[in-house]
Amino acid sequence: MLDLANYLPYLLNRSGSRIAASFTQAVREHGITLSAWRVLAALNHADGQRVGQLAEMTSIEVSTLSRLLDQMQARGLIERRRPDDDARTVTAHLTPAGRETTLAIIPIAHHYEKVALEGFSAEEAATLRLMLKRLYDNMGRLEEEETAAPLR
Amino acid sequence: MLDLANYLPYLLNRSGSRIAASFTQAVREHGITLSAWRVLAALNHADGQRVGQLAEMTSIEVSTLSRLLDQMQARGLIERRRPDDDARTVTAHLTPAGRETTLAIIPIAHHYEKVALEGFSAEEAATLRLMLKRLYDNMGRLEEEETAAPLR
DNA sequence: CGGCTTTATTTGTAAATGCAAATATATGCC
DNA sequence: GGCATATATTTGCATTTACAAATAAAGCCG
Repeated sequence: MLDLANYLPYLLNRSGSRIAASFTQAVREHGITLSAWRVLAALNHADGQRVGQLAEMTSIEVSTLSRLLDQMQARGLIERRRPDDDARTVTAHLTPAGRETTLAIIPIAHHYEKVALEGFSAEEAATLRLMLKRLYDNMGRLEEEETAAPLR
Repeated sequence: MLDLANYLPYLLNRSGSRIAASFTQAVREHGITLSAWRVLAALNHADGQRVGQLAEMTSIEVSTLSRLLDQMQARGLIERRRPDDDARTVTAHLTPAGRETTLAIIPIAHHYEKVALEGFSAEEAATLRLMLKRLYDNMGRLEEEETAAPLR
């Protein structure tokens, strides 16, 4: 039997979906989608990441990301560069406009995090963050095993 | 500034994405997508839910769900019924084949939950579940406010 | 009862997504 | 150096998704 009400992937998905939905609506008027925000946030954290790294950071599939970058580039939010040391790779960089948009959205981002954590003590919030990181690491180890042992 | 490495929506999304990705691959050979599994799990939890309820349960948008139900019905996993008491509504029900498929997948579901929680004590896991529920409730209250005060 | 508003689901349509194939460059080995 | 293999990104294409509009049935109130 499966106790759905306590099934972790279910709990994770539904809370993530609700935050995503509210945030998506909130940034809509800025003409930004949730995916685009993830890219902005990732580049704000570390500018000049390669497409593959960025895909990893944002949990966006590389081919989807490649096309999203096309749009963001067309809108002047980011630009692509081809590093000298490895011409296979492409790095993405925030433009001034991209940086400006990011800064405009950060307060909204903080707001939703605050709402999500309403009623949480600082310790509880810290515990939750740590647990989510552990969970992520656990699944990461699994992925490695799975790619190491190809499926047939 | 935004400290992405500790930004809750980011942590939530990335762990959810990893579980989703691994699980998706695992059930692929059963010819089931993650979304379809969510429907099966929701109906296994409570059969005969209306489309709207099911959308809420699965975090799948109603129109998307409507089409997903078409497919699942075509594949014989579920069937739709129109209740006597309210002919606007449609309820979804697992067929025997749907139930069978669900039972076949449940062990896989348990497996990934176990992997995700590796290294967690029972108390820690319980704490995490509770926190995710609180988070979900917090966002739910926000949604109510937002729909109560329509955005222009 | 008959119209008016609300609720529930489906359908139209454009955009986003994901897998697989194509392309381009780099690295290793003889 | 030249060829085979590996890595990084983009593109082709079919499917999924989401918003808005359409449809259908209730519920309400005169």
